[in-house]
Amino acid sequence: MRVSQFFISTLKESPADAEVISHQLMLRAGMIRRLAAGLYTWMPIGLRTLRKVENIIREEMNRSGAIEVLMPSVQPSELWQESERWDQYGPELLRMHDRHDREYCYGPTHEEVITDFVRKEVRSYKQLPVNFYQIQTKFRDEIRPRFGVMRAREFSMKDAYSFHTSKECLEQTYKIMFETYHKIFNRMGLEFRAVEADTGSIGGNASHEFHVLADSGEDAIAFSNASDYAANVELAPTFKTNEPSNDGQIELTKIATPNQHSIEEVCKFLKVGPEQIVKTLIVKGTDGTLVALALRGDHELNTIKAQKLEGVAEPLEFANEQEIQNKLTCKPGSIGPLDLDIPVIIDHAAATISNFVCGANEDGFHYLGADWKRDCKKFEISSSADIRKIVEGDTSPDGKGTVSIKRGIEVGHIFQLGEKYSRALKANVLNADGKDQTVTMGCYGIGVTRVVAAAIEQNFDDHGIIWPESIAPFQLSLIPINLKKSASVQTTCERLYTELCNLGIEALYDDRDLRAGLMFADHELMGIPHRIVVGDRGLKEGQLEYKGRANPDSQQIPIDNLHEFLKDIINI
RNA sequence: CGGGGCAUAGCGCAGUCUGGUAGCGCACCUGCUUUGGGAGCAGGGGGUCCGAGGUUCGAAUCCUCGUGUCCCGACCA
Repeated sequence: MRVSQFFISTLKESPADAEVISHQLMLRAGMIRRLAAGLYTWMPIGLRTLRKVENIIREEMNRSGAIEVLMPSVQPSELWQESERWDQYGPELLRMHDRHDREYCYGPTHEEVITDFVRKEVRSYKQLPVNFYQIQTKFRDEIRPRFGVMRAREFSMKDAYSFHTSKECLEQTYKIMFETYHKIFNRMGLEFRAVEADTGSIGGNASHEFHVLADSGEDAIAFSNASDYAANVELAPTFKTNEPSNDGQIELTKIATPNQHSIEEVCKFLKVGPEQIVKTLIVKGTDGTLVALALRGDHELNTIKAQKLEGVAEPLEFANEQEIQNKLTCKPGSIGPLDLDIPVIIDHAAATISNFVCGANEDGFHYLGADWKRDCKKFEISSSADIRKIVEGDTSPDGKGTVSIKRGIEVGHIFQLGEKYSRALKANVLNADGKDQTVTMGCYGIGVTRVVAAAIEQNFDDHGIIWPESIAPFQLSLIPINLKKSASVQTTCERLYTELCNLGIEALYDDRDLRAGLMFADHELMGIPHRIVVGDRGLKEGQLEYKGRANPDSQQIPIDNLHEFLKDIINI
């Protein structure tokens, strides 16, 4: 492509509201422009990368045996009424009316439509299993769209839905998708992890999220340094480690701690570490009761785990100061698990410490030297629970190695759905016995536009984007120095450009006749992996200059060796 | 949803407090010089100062009501 016949539009400064690096660089490199909140135009350079991502996904999906379809983005409300999601989905679902006042929504996902399609088209178990997919625009009316295309309202997604007559068959396809996703993200050159995910109310243990690892990720991932284990921090379980030591050597003492409320303040005041403190959080229980949750001072409550406990309200809600004062003998800041008049749930880790500090249930007082067995009447070691977030250095939940925590960007999610939609929409087939049978479903998504942003979050430097080869908008930049002044530069570039095209290399030939620095800056910002510079200086010696985007050093290449040289570094 | 900030040229911003000719840098156009890492000089184009009311001789500036946009927000015992 000649730049003069293309459209590139780079910015020196990034717009003030772009806070993450991928958003800034996508704007500066001229990949996207914002139209309105969460709505973006893909410009030519950006679209080339988006198409490459799509094509990798499409090729691998096809190879896995999935079959491409394309469903409407606008969907009738009736289907959503049938699945009961019309009422459940809430304001994230963009709803609209047509001229006859019929209700529609702009599809945030396509389970209803595909299930409707299958119930109409698939009659027999002999047609199963089948896995349909599409690459299509979705709309989710996010409360707070941000980070550019990372969390936009309109976005492109690859969604696949598989149909089966048995759980075993579903598991088989699930496994194939699991492997296919590995192939897809590996081909894109991304560092990622398959992460065990929440299966919600549907049950089963079969759901994985695929996360690209990047510091700006919104999710924290806990993974083992010794195995493939990886899970969202929200879900990674923690276990009872050892029995509480019951030395009881230190006497229980009540000590005045005036105006010391937070863990930090109490630590400083009493000169103890936060791991020697038991903090007590008061949350709402069922039927308007209160429940106390006891944790080590340096641990954080995991709300998802806590709200699943019996007697705790779901969703989890903290008691406010008024409610605490009505039921307890003190204000927040001095609450402790000993002698509390409400149910106390103790975290595994908190239950194994002794001689700890905790609130004395009297304003401005804490206990020193507390011991569970001796001082807490309600304490039973067997009753401790898993209510904290896993932390770096914990034993891996699979027992192998210890836990590290990194941030990740969720780019894919695979899920064994079961019969949730097929039952609601009555998607049945005749089985071998000639009887109606509800089909079992799996679904598999990849956020196509988000992948582009995630790839940038993982691959950039001070000069701009550094695209992995397979998703770069162009493979190679051809940069002339003094194009219009030097006849030999011009004829050489024209010849090289033709040759590169004939070799099937996607070259971006910068024939704008700009200053060298401008062109270098533009092409580096756009992240093009390879660069050939043609100037009089080198041509006199029969040399071209080559530089790889990720490599700081350039090298001279004899012009006659260019083909051989490129064959080694680019997959032609 | 609650709280806060912002809204002036395509982008980044000043001007608003204290009302009186709408500015700067980048980008864009013209000319000359320059030409291996975001050039220099000269000239030029481009504005619904978010919108609607109000106060005033006069409003980007003050007041009221909207709209848009961005950020923050339950770990506190």
